[in-house]
Amino acid sequence: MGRIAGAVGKETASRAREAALGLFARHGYAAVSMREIAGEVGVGAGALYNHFATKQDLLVELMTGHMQALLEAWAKTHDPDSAPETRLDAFTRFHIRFHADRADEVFVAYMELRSLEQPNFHRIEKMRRSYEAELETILTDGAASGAFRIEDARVAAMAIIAMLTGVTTWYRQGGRLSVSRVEEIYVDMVARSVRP
Amino acid sequence: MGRIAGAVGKETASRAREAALGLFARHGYAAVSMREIAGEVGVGAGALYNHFATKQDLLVELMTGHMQALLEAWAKTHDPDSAPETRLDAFTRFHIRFHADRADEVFVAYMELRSLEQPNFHRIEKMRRSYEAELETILTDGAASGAFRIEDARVAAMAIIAMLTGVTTWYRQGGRLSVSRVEEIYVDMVARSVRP
Amino acid sequence: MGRIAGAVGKETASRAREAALGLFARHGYAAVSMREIAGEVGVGAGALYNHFATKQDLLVELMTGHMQALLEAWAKTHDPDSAPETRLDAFTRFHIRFHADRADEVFVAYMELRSLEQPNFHRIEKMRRSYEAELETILTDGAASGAFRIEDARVAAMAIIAMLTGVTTWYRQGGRLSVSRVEEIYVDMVARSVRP
Amino acid sequence: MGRIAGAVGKETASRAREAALGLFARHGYAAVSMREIAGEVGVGAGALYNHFATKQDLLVELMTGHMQALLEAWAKTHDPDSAPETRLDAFTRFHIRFHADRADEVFVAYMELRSLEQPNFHRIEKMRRSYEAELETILTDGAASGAFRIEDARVAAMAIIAMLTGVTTWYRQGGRLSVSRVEEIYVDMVARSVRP
DNA sequence: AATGAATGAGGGTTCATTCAT
DNA sequence: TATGAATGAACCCTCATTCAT
Repeated sequence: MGRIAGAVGKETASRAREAALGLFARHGYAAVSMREIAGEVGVGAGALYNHFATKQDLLVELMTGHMQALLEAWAKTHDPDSAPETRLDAFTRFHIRFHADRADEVFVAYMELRSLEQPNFHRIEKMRRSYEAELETILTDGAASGAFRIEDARVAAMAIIAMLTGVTTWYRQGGRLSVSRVEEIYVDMVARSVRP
Repeated sequence: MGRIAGAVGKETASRAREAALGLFARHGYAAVSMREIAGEVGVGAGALYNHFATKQDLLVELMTGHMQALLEAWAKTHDPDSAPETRLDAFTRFHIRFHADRADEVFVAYMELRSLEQPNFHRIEKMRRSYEAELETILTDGAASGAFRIEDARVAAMAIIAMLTGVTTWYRQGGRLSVSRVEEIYVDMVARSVRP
Repeated sequence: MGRIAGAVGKETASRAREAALGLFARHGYAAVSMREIAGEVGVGAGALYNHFATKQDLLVELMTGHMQALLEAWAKTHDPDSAPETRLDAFTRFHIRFHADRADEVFVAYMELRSLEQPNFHRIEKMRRSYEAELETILTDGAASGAFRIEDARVAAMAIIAMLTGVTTWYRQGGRLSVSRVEEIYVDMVARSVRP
Repeated sequence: MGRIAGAVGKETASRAREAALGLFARHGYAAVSMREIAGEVGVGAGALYNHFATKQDLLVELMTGHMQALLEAWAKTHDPDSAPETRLDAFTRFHIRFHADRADEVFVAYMELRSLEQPNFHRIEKMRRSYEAELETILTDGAASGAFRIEDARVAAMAIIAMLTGVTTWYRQGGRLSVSRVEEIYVDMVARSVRP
C-alpha cells in the first residue's frame, strides 16, 4: 500500500483532460471509464480523484473550458461596428477555423450535453445560446439594413451553425482540402444562403 | 411463469424497440441498460433476450431499420428525370419532413455510429454514404447543367445535409413553426446557397 | 458473463440475513463488505442485490425484524392486569430469555443505530422507545401503588434495561450458568433495586 | 511545504486524538477515514502519519489512554480499608462521574474492542477485566461480611457495570438531570440491588 | 512536521447475459 | 415467452498508506 517510487508527474491533471477529451469524443462519455483515462495518463484510477472530484466534473471542465475559449476568441475577433455582410463572413471564417482545430472539443461540447447533470447542463446551455445569439444578431442586423433577406432569423442562425459545425464530422487536417479552402467554400455558401 | 395477462396489444419486441429508441436518443446507447428498456416495456430484463440476441443487436436493428426506411422512402419519392433544381427542392423537403417526424431515429442513427462494433458499423456507414451520394449527384448534375454554381460537390452535400439534419436539434412539433413553414425556409436557403 | 450452472439456491435472502447478522455483530456494519456476506452465502456479491436494494436495507431489515419480533413477543407474553411486581418479574425474565437466544440481533440492534441513515433511524428508534416505555409504565404503576420506591421512572427504566441487556455481552450458551440461573439472579437484583 | 501560520495552540497530535475520539464515537472506527480526522484538524491526511504509525495505533492510543486514566483515577479515589457498602457507593459515584464526563471515550472503549487487532485487543481487554475485578472484589467482600446478599459475584459485577455504563447512552450535560442527581439515583438503586 | 500526489486494494453497486423453471 | 436469480466483470469512488518536496 502507498506510493512506492518516483513517478512525480506534474501535469497529470492536464494530461487527464487531454486523454478524456479524446476518449469522450471517440466513444462517448458514458462509454469511457476512469480507468481508461487513467491508463492513458499512466496513473492509477484513484489518482484522478486528486484532480477532479468526479467523472462528471471532468466533463464539465472540458465543456466549460471549450465554451469559454470559444466565446472569448469570438469576442476578441469580432468587430461589431462593421457591416453585417462583413460580420457574417467573419463569423463563418472564425467558426470554421476555430472548430477545425478542435474537432474533439466540438464533438464533446455538442454531443455530451445530455450527459450533464442538471446544474451543469444549464450553465453550459446558457453559454451555447449566447454564442448562437451572436450569429442571430448579425442576421437580424443584416435583415434590417437590407443586406440579407431572411425569413426567420432564429431558424437561419440554427441552420448556418449546423452547417458550419458539420465540418468537424468530415474535415481532417492533411486531407483533400486545406482549412482555407474549406473556409472559402463555406463563406460563399453561407453568404449566398442569405443574400437577397 | 410465462406471460402475464396484462401484456396487451403490441408485442414485446416492438415495444422494446420503441423504448430503446427513446432511451438511446435521450441518454445514449452506453448510458442505457437492458433493465431500463425492459422496465419501460414492463418485463424482466431476461425476457428481452428472447427477441434480441444482444444489446448491440437491438441498436443495429434500430439503425438499419431507420436507414432502410430512409433510402426506400427517398427512392419512392424522387424523380431522377426532373431538373436538378426541382430535385434539390424535393430532396430538401423530403429530408426535413422525414426527419421532423423521426427526431429520435435520426439522433440515434447519427450519434450512435460510434457505438457500433465493426461489422455493423460498416454496413450502416455504407447506407449513410449512399444517402449522401443521392444529394451529391443532384448537386453534380446541377453544376453540370449550369443550374448551380458549386465549388466542391462533396463539401456542398455535407454542408447541406448538416444544415438540414440540424433541424432535429431544435424543431419540436407544436412549437412556434409548422413543419411546412420550416420546409419553406430551408428550401429557400438551400436553393440560394447553390444558386449561381 | 451470465449464469452457468445449477446453483439454484432458494433461500439466498434468508441465508444472507443470517450471514450479515453474524458478521455485523462480530465486526460492525461498516467493517463488513457485501462481498464477505455473499461469500458466506456462497454467491457472488451482485446476487445479493436481487434481494436487498442496498447494504443499508439489509441492515434495516435485520433491525426492524428484530424490534418487531421483540415487541410482538412481549405483547403476547405480558399481562397488563397483573400486579406491578409480577409484571416487573415477567419483564425481566422475558428480556433475559429473549435476548439470551439472540445475542447477535441484540448487539446489532443496539450498536448499529448509528449506522442507520435518517429515515430508517427514526423508525427503529421509535420502536426502541416504545419497548422502553413498557418497562417505564410498569415502574410508574408500581411506584403509584406503593409496590416500588423509585426516584425517577425514566432513569430507572434505562438503568434496568442497560443492566439486562448487558447480559448479552458475557452470556454464552453452554457456559458456567444456565439461562434459568441467570434469569433468577437478575429477577432478584432487579426486584431489589426498586423495592421500597 | 511545511506548517501553515494558522496552526495555533494545540499541537496536531492531540487535536487529532480529540477529533478521532469524537468521530469514532459518533460513527464507529471503521466508518471514519483518516482524511476525515485530518480534515477536522485542518491538515492533510498524510500529516497524521507523522504522529501515528497507523489508524489502528490511533485507536489503541485512545483506548489505552482511557483505560489507564480510569484505573489510575480509581486507584487514587478508592479506600480499600473502608466497609464494602461504603466502597460500593464510592465505586458507583466514581464510575458515573468519571463516565459522564467522558461519554465518547467510554463509548469507544466499550464498542471498539472488536476493531482491535490481536496483540492490542489483549492488552486492553486485560485492563478492562482488571477494572471489573475491582467491583467484583467489593461485592465478594460485602458478601463475605454479610453486608450484601449476592448470588454470583461475577454476574452481579457485570450487571452493575452494565447498568452504570448505560448512563452514557442517555445522559447529556445540561439535560433534565444534573450529574449529582443521576449519581444519587444510581447509588440508591445499586445499593438496594445487593442489599440483603 | 506538512503538503500533495500517488499507489493498490477494495467497497458498494450496476451491468449484460445466462438459465432453470 | 417470461421470470427471477445467478454470474463475473466492470464501474465510480474511497481508503490507508507512502514519499518527494
